[in-house]
Amino acid sequence: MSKEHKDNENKGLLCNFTHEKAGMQGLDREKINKIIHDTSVNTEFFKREQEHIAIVEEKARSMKNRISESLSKGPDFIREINEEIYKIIQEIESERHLSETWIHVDMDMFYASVEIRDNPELADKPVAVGGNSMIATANYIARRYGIRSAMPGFIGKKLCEELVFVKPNFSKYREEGEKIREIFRDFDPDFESMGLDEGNLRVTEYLINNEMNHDEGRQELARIIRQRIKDKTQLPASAGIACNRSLAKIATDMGKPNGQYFIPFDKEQIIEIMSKMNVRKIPGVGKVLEKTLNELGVVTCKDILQKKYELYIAFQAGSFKFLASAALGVGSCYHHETREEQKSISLSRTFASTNNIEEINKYIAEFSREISEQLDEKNAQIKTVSVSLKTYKFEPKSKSETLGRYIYKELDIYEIAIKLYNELAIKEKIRHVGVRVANIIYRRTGAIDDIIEKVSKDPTPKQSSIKCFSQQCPVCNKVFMYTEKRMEIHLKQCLEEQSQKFQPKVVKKQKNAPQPTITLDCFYKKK
DNA sequence: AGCTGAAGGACCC
DNA sequence: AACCAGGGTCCTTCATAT
Repeated sequence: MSKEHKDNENKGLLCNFTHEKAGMQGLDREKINKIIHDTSVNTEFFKREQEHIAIVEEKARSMKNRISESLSKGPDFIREINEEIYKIIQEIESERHLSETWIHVDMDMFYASVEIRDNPELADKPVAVGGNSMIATANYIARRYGIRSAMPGFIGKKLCEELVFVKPNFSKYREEGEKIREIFRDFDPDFESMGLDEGNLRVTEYLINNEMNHDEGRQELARIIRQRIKDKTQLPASAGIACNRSLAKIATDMGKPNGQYFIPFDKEQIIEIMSKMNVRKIPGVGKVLEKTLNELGVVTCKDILQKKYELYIAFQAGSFKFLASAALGVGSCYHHETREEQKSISLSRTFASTNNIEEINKYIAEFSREISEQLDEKNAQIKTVSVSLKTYKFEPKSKSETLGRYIYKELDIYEIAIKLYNELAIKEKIRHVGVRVANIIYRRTGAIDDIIEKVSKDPTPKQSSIKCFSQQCPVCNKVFMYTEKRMEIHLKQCLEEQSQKFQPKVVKKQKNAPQPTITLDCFYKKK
């Protein structure tokens, strides 16, 4: 494929919406790509995307250089590398197991299915769950127009005038999701999932116990699970059956919609199926890795094996092994160490670009309250707080701080968050702000605090209780959006800094040197 | 040396 | 007329020292 043609297909966006996702075969890609391109081309998003693409391309170029360099090192060197690769392939093969059975179950266009079930009038219309800014899921009718999840709503509307938007109703999806998980638990209590609407089940024991541990039984079980889901929720599910986790997930995609796919438990057939597979179908290959691989001439899994030398040179050992394993259809087939507790909590919001501090401050205060409430429910505390933003140019920025102590109170979180926000000192307008807490421990010390707080807590404190206002520091003259307490801290620090400045330069640390402190009064006198 | 923390990314749904 | 989410996890790279 010529370079020109490729550019034409990508139309300047890293995320190729018309990539053959389920339900997207045989549509007019040319036309769809043009519409997407034309409605994107003048946006900041597009500009940013261009830069991003340039970076990825540059990375790919340097990989290519490394490859040709290595190729010029002579046959001995190349032979050595090939031996190393051979060893890795052997190692991968030794990890191939064909006697475990995984069934991956995934709901078809989950959110949209729920909405259509509850409002059958939508059934024969193109439906998108989401809003003008983002589509979470589209039904199969909408997909005929090239509309799909993670596409902005306004582009969806351009692609299909009659597209019906439905506001997402997450609590409902969570409820339905819980029903599905209940079913999963019957077949594999330790099932894994990466979202509300899917589960990856290791069903080997179930099959053995029910005397159905053979190809027919495996497929029958998938049918049974899907039927159970259908009976309980009236929602369609697809499934994939294979000998390991990631193969089962890939199989589900081939079974969609409302179907299932069985990948034979046979090395040759697995490799045969995988060889035609586009690398993007590999779980863990996203748009960036896909683009990078494409630049290196790798589009399908077959290409991975054919270009194993190049990839071995270009990537780190771990990434190489990951790619080679995927291409060979080898994957882990036992459960990961059980997933522990949640590791972070975050809230964020996107809005029309602004530099209104008060508005941003309101979000930060609100997020702090909400996070604090969640910590309360979990009886947990956290040690690190981070604030993230996106400038109007979609440039992400973040600042975080790990404290020497654990906190959980709204005000404590807020004060750190707002401090971090101020330290970021972004002058441009911003379009997004978020607060995240991490380093969570699931217990709480300082119980007395809690008791006092619980007793005196207003039962309906929906408004943030934090009072912040702009105030100017008399020392540095900067204006801050602070609480009174926070302002005191700043003033103290600011004065300390001033003290340092008035100090003669200390070359060596003097022991017990009297620390000349400056008070506010003193500061004015010197002025 | 290996850890930790900070910042930035990739990826998943 | 303008317009590209929000909730997570995990990984890599770099800093850093009386």
